Amino acid sequence: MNLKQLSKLLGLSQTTVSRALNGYPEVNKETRERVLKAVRETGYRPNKAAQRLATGKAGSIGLVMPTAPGHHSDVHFGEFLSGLGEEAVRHDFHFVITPSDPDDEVGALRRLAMSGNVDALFLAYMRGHDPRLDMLKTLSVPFIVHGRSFGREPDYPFLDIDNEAAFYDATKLLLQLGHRRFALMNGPSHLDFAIRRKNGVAAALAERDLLLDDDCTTHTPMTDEHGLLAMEQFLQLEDRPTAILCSSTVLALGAVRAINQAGLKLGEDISLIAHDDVLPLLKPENFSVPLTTTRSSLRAAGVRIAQRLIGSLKQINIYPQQELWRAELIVRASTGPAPMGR
Amino acid sequence: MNLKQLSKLLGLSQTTVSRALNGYPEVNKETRERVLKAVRETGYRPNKAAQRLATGKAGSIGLVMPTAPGHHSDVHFGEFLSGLGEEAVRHDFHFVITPSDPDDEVGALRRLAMSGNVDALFLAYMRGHDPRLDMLKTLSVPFIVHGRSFGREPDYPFLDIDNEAAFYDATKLLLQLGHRRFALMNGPSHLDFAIRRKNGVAAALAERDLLLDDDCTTHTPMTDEHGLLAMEQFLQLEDRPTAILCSSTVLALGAVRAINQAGLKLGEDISLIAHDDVLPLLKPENFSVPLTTTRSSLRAAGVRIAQRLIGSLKQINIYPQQELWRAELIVRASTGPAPMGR
DNA sequence: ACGACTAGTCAAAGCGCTTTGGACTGGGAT
DNA sequence: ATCCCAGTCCAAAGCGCTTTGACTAGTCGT
Repeated sequence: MNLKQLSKLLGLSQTTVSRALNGYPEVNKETRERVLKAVRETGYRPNKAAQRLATGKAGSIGLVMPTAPGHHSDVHFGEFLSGLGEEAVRHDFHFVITPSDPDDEVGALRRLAMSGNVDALFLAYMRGHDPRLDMLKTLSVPFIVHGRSFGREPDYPFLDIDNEAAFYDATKLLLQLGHRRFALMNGPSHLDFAIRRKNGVAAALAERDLLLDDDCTTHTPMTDEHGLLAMEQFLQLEDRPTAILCSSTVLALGAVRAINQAGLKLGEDISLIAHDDVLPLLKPENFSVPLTTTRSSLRAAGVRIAQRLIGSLKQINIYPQQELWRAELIVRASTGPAPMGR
Repeated sequence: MNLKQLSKLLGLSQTTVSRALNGYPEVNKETRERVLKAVRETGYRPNKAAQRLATGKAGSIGLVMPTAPGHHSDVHFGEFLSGLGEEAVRHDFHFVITPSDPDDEVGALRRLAMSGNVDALFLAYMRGHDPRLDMLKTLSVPFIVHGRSFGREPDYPFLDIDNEAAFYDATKLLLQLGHRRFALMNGPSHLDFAIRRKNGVAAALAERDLLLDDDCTTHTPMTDEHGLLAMEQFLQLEDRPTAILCSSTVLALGAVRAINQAGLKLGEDISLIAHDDVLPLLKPENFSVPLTTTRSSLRAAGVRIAQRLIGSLKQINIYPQQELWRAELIVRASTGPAPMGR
């Protein structure tokens, strides 16, 4: 069933039917109702590809999903997507997701942008100096970035959390509790958020003339296994850290396990603060020792980004170009005063 | 840059350029190379919407993603998608994902199917008697199901794991170890896999004239928090279970925590077998007491489904219509003989 | 009674691509 | 010289939609 058939059925022109469906004013009320009724009965749905071809828009947001054998999926991706979807569903938007070799994200993004089947693009997993930004600047597809990238003016629309401040604050708290030996379990070192978090820690430490040791910094994918391994490594240091900063509750999961296995008490022998993206599958308050966290909902960020993206496409762009969200520092039982005698 | 402009640039007709690009034989080798060169230089990309309109195909797989405020994202979705993507990227396929109100999945799927911008559909989170199957049967879009659905002949293409057998085997093992009081921490009760797993447990128990008590069965979303709560509930029973079957390692995470908090020893006081979807973020072998599991990689299932879907679209359908994968039962330390005296 | 609107409708062009059905070469066979 | 054919190429139709520009009534003011 297509427009032509439908309009023939109704004895109307395609023009009128199309206008009736798209809410144009110059259609008789009765005619419109007749059309709507017929649509309901026949189950007619306009062909999106044709709509897009005719209008240049079809209500879609494009994303690139890095994938490869061995490249493991990221919980954070799903959670964020879920937030995007929560808003998108209200506006009848959908997503076009291009899987891509992780080494060719620029190319994949470019192809997606030029394929002409997305109205706007969304970028995440930003790198230190991200080449995708330069590429996108040469195209005319609107886009928005989750995170930021070093090495160029932030002259692009983004939503980021203040990673540096979050980890600065967390470190500061641990310093106030008397800790002097710090470790950081971070995400992959090429990612922007990891760099900023590290900077935050370093800045707070520098105020007390302390340094973050290389031995005490890990950059790994954020899985429980890497958390476990990293923590085991820290615990084997002769002058082992008493304060741990951790980029994800998933990493913290492994870390806590290592701490327990070493017979140490979290919050007494060793303190830990993790960043909490508010993943539904893993709540820091339910850890055996509830975790002190810097919290910022990934899902909420998704909702917000979808709002801005869709808002700008619908020309009701009342949103700021750039937003920096502050994470909350929530103190629970995994942080305590530095142990004496070590 | 579009075909018209490109062909003008080359002094060729659109026909020839199009054919050169799509690998038709009736085009001179030199001409083809000239075209390819121009494409490289101009960065021309065919408009997918137009291609789809003209051919009816555009290399896309459609999915529906249930989303709502409060409806939390599912790790398993991301992991599966990642598998789909791994295969899709090899064939230059992409995904079209429609977010949908969880109460209107049938409608969302229908709209997606009729929108004319997907070549095939993929269904998951199957329900006991899933209305989506009946709906899809009336359309002509090819589809494939991850899981199965009760209540109709399996006359549709699917890939499923043998949930019943997996949980039957797991239960049997626990019975052999002397356990008599069982509990099941399951997924939402309307989902097909949950029903089958329960049946598997019940079948094994029935052979010993045992029943799975309602008090000892929970149906919840699969998050660590629900695992924790369910386990706490089990432990408060006066005649508490010594053997736990668990539908996900994520649930197991919470369960183990509850066990530890109660001062019980996993593998001694209480045994647990979880189903392991091989999520990269949570490995059962890294639990403080490594978990005995029924294992089947969700990601591998994704790869396989993408193969079959794309294979059937490209008419090289050498794949069986229906596949039932057997999960592996992997024994680790979380299972032991039933404790004496209780 | 006549022009000037307005409301409602339509035919046709156009979006960028693929594909059908020729058309035009220059041999090789007859 | 004629015919055929393989090898190349092209013009034009068509995919299903939106949108422009025009056309018909009917209405109103004068």
